[in-house]
Amino acid sequence: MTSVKSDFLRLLTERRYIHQCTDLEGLDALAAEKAPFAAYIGFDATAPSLHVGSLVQIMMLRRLQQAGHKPIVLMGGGTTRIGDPSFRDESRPLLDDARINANLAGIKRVFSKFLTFGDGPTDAVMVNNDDWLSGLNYIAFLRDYGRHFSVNRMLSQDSVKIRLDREQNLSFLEFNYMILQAYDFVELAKTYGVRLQMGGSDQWGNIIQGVELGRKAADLQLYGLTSPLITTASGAKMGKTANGAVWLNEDARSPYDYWQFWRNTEDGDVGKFLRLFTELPEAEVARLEALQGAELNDAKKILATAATTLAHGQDAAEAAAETARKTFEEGAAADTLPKVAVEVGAGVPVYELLVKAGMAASNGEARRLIKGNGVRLDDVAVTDEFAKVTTLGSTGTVKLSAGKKRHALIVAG
RNA sequence: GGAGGGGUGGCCGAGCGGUCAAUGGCAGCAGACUGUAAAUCUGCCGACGAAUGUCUACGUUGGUUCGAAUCCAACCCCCUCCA
Repeated sequence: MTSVKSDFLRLLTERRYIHQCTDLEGLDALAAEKAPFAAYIGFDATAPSLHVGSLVQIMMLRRLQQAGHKPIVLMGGGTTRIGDPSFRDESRPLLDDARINANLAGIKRVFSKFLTFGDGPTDAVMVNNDDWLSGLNYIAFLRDYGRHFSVNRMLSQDSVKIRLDREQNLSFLEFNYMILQAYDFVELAKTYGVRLQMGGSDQWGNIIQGVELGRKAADLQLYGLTSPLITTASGAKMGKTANGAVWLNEDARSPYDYWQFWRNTEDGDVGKFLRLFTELPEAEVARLEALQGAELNDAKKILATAATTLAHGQDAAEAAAETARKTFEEGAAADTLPKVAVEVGAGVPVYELLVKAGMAASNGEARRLIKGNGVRLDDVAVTDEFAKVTTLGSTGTVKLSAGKKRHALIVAG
């Protein structure tokens, strides 16, 4: 990768956001011009919130805006009704329209945290591809655009290879996904002057189809840029934890849990995550990344607070950091921990508390957890699986812990 | 339409009339060691119950049998070959 001239690509390169680009020099020249250009990333509405798996993409749009260009957020209201088969070994159940619309509403909220929306030349804009896809005329579409797609070519895409190799059914419906995504790109190029589509590396094939369609059908010079798939140092896909996916919406995962997710980053990922998910200066990242042993924990805290600030705001991030500090470093029961209100009465079995606190899925699981020596009340191990809490003591609260990391406060209720 | 193969717990994958809540692996949870890390080792891993136990589960619905994930029938879905 030769040296790039534009602020945008220099930033993305330095921060390791780039996996592949259709034409790095051409894009660099475009980005180096004074006038802002528009770029987009599409997000399908498969869940009520986006999770950290989409965070690289969100950050790329943010970086684009910081570099003085215009981010377009494409909501996949239309394409979600098809379902992207890329790198999936089987089709997903189709979502109904009500579900999709509810998901869209949830997903939209996160973008306001990362981007500035408005009417200005570099303000972000949100559009929905259902607006132009749902009204397409089939025959006209096939004649105008369908003729530019080669089935031979599409069948050779890596993204559908898994499905074909495993002899899993790939329906014609799903097969059309890449065509519609390509059409989206051209549509956005025509109406918003979009020149670049970004996305995860799994979107490369779909993006190229769009770039080529632009050239063949509309004589447009379009660009594609993908980010690397983010895995942890030990090889796992990023973003899965005990509590499931790491959602970006506050109502799906609390800022405290979100902070904890980043705090528990593996050693080998600290530098990578600081670059991708925070805006600390490169020199500071290099310093933090070089810390050794237990000192790396300081870097992880900085990472956690910085990343949480972006998603949930500074106040929430600092509150989360403080809750964690009290809980883990002082061993105190920070009163900002999740609370479980109970009627103590004649005594409540500890296993019931665990279930109420969401630390166990069933009474049986809760009791096993106790038997396995994993439960503590105010830091005293519970040894009897049928132990009961009979009093909340003078403070009126008892700290309930499942393992070393999961804590809740029991309060009268 | 014809012939054949297949659908098992979150995933992969054994089982092929009783001893099967179902081997094994992965994932997950907990313990030990540590640094709220990784790796490693150990335990747990359907629900309910204090418990002998009860209930729900092997695509769906029926049947055979004292007894079925295992046999039979019909149906649904997937795959391969032929048309």
